[in-house]
Amino acid sequence: MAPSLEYALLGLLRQKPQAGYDLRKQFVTTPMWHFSDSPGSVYPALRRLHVRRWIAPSASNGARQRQVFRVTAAGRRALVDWLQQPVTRDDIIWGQNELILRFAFLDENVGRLATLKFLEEFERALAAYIRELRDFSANFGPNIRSHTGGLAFLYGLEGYEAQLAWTRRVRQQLAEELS
Amino acid sequence: MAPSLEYALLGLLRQKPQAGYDLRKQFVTTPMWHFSDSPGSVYPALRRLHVRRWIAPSASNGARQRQVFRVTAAGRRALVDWLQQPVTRDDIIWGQNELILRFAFLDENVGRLATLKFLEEFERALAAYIRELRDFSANFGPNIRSHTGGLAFLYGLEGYEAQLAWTRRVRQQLAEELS
DNA sequence: GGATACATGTAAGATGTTACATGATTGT
DNA sequence: ACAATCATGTAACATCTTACATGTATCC
Repeated sequence: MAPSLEYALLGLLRQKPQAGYDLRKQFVTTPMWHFSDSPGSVYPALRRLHVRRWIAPSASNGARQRQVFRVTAAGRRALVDWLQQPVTRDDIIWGQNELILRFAFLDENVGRLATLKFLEEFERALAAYIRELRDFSANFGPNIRSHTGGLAFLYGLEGYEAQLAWTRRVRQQLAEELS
Repeated sequence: MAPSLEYALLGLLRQKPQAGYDLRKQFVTTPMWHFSDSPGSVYPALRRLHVRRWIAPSASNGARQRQVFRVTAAGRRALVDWLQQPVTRDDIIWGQNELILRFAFLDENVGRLATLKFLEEFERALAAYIRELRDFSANFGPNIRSHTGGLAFLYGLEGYEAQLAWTRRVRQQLAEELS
């Protein structure tokens, strides 16, 4: 889950300029809690974004202590680029949190059509991966259910199936809203 | 997901003494592929386990190049201790992979009763967390479904519900096998 | 005025990534 | 002999964790 913290910060700052402390609080008090709120991760990440000129200290820096950041034009471009990356098999396996983060930011930053395109890709990648898992279990033997290793396998498979059901439902819902 | 690679290696070595290369291959060719097979992660991890005296080079080191490791008595104790740790809220949020890894190793290392105990804890922790999420969405407002952020929230919720269904089914199945 | 929350920061250490390097073994 | 695969390792870099440190604002 390489630099997704940086993009999470970027997306939140895009919604509303705010200080590192505010961002950290969101990582504790909202379901974005799989991001670390530790100062040792958030503040260095903000500094990296600042050095990269993706964010800038808000001009209205009347507050003495709080350092409020806003997203620059370059930062907006970087965010949009990230949001529009294709969905890969690796994303399915490693980057579920990152994928759903992208989904949450897509609509407000790139638009409904891009969101639908993302969902199509997500659905396709998920379905392909589920097929892969089924093939594996077929070769593995039919006694998947007999031992706990096989049950663990089913745990993973059923999780992906739930995700697939979600993508299908949401894609249809958003498509209908478009018309 | 701090040191779960080390425990994955330990558990696999417990199943069968083998070399780092064999372990890495399992991370590529089996659904344990969310572990990194890169030499830069696996070999240093094996060295750490060796330094800690949890594994030892297999005495029958007839092979010239391959370094086959086996689990020591101390390593078995460490593995069993790890497997029997209580299931926490943090595990649910951060350590799903680690939890399911523990499940897969529990039966063969600690026994069926310990596996059932684990499933009970898992189920309880999951149910509590799902309640927490529902409470959050209730306070958040009833219009969860209206925007993509709310849909992303549902994605997470439905994933946890699928996991809960799995724990219930598997717990019942294993309990029946016991009788 | 003292405790608590706000707000940012740094340092040490652990882990993982990518990329490179090196030799042994096997197949043709 | 040559290529491909086997098998291990290292170095540089990035990121995150834990713990500590520091000062400000607010509440009672």
